[in-house]
Amino acid sequence: MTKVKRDMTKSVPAYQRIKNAILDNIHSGKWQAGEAISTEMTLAEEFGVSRMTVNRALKELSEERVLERRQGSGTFVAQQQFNHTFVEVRNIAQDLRSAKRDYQAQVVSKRTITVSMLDDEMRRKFDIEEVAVSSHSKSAASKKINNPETAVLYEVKIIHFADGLPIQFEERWVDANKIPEFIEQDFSEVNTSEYLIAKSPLERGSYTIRALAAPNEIAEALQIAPQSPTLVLCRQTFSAGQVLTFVKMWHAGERYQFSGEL
Amino acid sequence: MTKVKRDMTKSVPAYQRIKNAILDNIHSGKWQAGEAISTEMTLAEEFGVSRMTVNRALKELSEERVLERRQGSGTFVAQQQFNHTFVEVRNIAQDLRSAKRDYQAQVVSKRTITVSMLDDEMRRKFDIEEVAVSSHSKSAASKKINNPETAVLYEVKIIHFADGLPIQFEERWVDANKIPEFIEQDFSEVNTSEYLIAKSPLERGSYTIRALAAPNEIAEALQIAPQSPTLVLCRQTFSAGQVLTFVKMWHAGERYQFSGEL
DNA sequence: TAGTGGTCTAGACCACGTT
DNA sequence: ACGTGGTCTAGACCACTAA
Repeated sequence: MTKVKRDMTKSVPAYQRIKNAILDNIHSGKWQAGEAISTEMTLAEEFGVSRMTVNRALKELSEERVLERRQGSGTFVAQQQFNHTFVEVRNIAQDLRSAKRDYQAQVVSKRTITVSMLDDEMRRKFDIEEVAVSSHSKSAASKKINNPETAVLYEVKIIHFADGLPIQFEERWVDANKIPEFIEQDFSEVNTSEYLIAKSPLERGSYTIRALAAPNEIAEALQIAPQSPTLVLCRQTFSAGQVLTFVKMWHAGERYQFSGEL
Repeated sequence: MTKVKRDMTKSVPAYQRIKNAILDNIHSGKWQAGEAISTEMTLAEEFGVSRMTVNRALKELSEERVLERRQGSGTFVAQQQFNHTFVEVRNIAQDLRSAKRDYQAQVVSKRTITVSMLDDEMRRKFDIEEVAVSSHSKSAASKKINNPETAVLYEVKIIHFADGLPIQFEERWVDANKIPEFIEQDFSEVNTSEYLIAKSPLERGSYTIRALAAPNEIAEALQIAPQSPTLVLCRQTFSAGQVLTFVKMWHAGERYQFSGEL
């Protein structure tokens, strides 16, 4: 009885070789979009591997949107969706430091916002409700505040510089009840995102990317003309089911872009 | 000897239950970022499953950047990178149609560009080199053209409307030698992206997102004031190792945004 | 009902890090 | 040397789809 001996000395794993072979067939045009490809069993025999190995290759390719799998039906070449563009926006401080550029942050303002100071935009964002006497609230999830002088939000505004040039104007609001000590930090030294991530487990978030005309305050901070185009990334992140922080990041249109590979 | 009987009637797969349990431990703060978690063997025993099942759960969580795995060392809770924002930009025609909004495309111009008409930006983008007599080329990969009247690029400009309002101005250039029949299409009926994808296998691409002031031509097409902020997505896609198409998509800043969930 | 993919097992060998 | 994760197997049962 011979021991089971497989060739696992290969530097390239079997599932990767199978993936490459399939990609070659698609790129060469041999397998057209929408067509069915061989079954797992067939491929396993052809490549001399077990079905699980083929399964891994096909599963990964379908996660990469190259294939589409339909249980009970088969595996198909996906309609290639090169219309989709995926953008990854990273932490600006980390990025600039790793790009070996001189990075600096300047705190422009820092304040505590009470219920009575709150504007409607932030009231909605953070779902805060001021409870007047004998009023009854509609939303069970919203935060109800009785004392109008209660601190509810922290606001900080920070200019981020790369090689001495202002590259981003950050406006951030944070739920004061969730991270009471937030406002005490020195954000010329500690990055706001990194601080929040370290303090609180973040669960999910949503964002928007827009092109907006720079208001005076922001134009001045970024050293550009008022009303110049700016690239604005807004993001809100949730912790324990509620908005923990909301941030608007303004970038000078001529000096900044998001980019990447498909 | 009893047959192997496992409970696979569960609607929730075992690997998913393990993933959920791990996520709970992280979100509750029980497992802190950077800490090592139990080994695959240990988790397999605890959950009463095979090591392969645990492996799948941990592999997926590390692909989702929740965990970090280091061969020979262990599995660790990742430093949660909620700084990263992933944006997915989709095909505008498909999106508007699926949003049940009235979609329309208007072809503004359509022309063939010869070598002699080529500007430097496109020359570089498509890596086209005009070969004069007795000149020697630097790049082996670049396309060398002898006759200055050879058609090298197609250019189309299209306005995309949603509910009658101009939502995107598309400027597209396509390698005329790769898809000679491109220019004959009626792009008020056929989407350029969809057409190219159907015609040629696309391999990869790169893109940038910027905020730019609208030039007169584009401001007029989008019915906004000249110099207004626009959100511009540029994308080039490769086929057979060369640039197949380059597209600039201009969006009115006030009317359009990219958005999504983290 | 036959055939497909989805999941799972109990074991194996390998590559890598730490000790 | 030992323990970790990375990969792979040969087989199994289940869920779904199509004929």
